[in-house]
Amino acid sequence: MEANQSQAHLQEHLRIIRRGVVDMIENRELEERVAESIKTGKPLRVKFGMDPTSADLHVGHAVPLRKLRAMQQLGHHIVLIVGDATAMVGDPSGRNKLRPPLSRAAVEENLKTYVDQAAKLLDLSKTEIRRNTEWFDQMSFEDVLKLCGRMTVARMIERDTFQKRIADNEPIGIHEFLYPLMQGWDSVMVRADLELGGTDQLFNLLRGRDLQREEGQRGQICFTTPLINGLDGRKMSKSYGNAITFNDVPEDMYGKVMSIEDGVMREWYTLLTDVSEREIDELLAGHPREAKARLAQEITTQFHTREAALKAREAFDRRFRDKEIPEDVPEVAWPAGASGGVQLMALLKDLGLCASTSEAKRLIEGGGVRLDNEVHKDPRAMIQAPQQSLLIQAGKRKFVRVQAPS
RNA sequence: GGGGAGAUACCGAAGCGGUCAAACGGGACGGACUGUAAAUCCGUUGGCUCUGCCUUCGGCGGUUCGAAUCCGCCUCUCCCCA
Repeated sequence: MEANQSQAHLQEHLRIIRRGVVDMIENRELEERVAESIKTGKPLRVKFGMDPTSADLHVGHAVPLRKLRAMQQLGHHIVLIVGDATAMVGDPSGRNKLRPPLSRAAVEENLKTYVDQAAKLLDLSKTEIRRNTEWFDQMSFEDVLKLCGRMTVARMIERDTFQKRIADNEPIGIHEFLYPLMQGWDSVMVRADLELGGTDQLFNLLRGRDLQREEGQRGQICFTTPLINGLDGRKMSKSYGNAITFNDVPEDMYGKVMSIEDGVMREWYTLLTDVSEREIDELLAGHPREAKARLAQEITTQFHTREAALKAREAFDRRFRDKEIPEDVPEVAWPAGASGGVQLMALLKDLGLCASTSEAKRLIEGGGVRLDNEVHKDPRAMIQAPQQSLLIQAGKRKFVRVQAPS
């Protein structure tokens, strides 16, 4: 009886851990160690590293973080490595350009916001947070050389990332070769049982496994989650401007999810929500718009509140489905002098709706500007200060209500 | 250390003395269609005191009436040889 129970328990653990996972090196070992952990009551040490190389986390980062939370809820121990040392090197994985080393100051800056953002998904009170400068700052040059001796150039440059750069005649910095070794060394230092990363991390994860073995430890189990594509289908990245970030306001977050391709819904449901497989099937069998709305709501709720997500949904429906004016149009003061008018294009720039007059001009000529719901196409039209107020719409998303000057 | 190739707008990539604010593709933005999906079509894509003017083609100088295009030096990258 008890044996059956723990067997069921094991299967449940494995199901949760494996959901959405791409690589699992090795599955057999996973089963063994999870079973062992359940039997002994000793939690597994699950390592995950985040490098503070930019200021904002996006939902792509949420995939592994959610996995960690799930494992945390199963009672396992999460070791979050804040890679302040590795961030200075910069992970070359998936990079087609040389990564210049980051300064310590820049890293510190990003670090501040990082942990706060991770806290939206992880229970930090149960998370062990370690900076890897803790050990890397202690290393002597000799230690570094010894570590370098653990890896050959041939093995390093057989990686796709480097092959591609070589083919494209892109530079590769020597320091970039150190990254996988550093990440691997982290595993040795925290005695990880498992390490999680994106699919682009497999090489780095496996270095940890190797190094641990060389150091007489059990090699960690390495598993990966998919990288999520951004809104335009390219890899999600803040620098592409195609990301949904943890800090997006509910309305943006909801709206951005609504604009993803139908084809990725299953993946997003699997990786970014807890909706069951069966329910996902049902949702996807129905109208795509409904399925997406639910998805948007699920995701928004995770980073904000249920109420905020509902409000976002209402606002979204009003604006885009019913094509009505949004509720919360910001009110601004008439920017020009009280007397006389302003050219429309200048007005848009003054109100901050466009970055430059030229941009405003283009937008106007392209038919993207409405005043009190009327399309205006003449950028030079003189606009007089309104008697009451004037509703300006620039593009699909930007609304502003200008108040009469007093 | 020697030899060769290259650096162009957000990205890729043409241009190789004037007609270049710079072809083309991608991306982005706007419009039509729609479910802020996909596909498709159209337009825009340096700035401004906007039918003209100003600043752009790695940096600094030079030649020329005139340079992204020619010359010199510098910086960076790649390749080959040692």
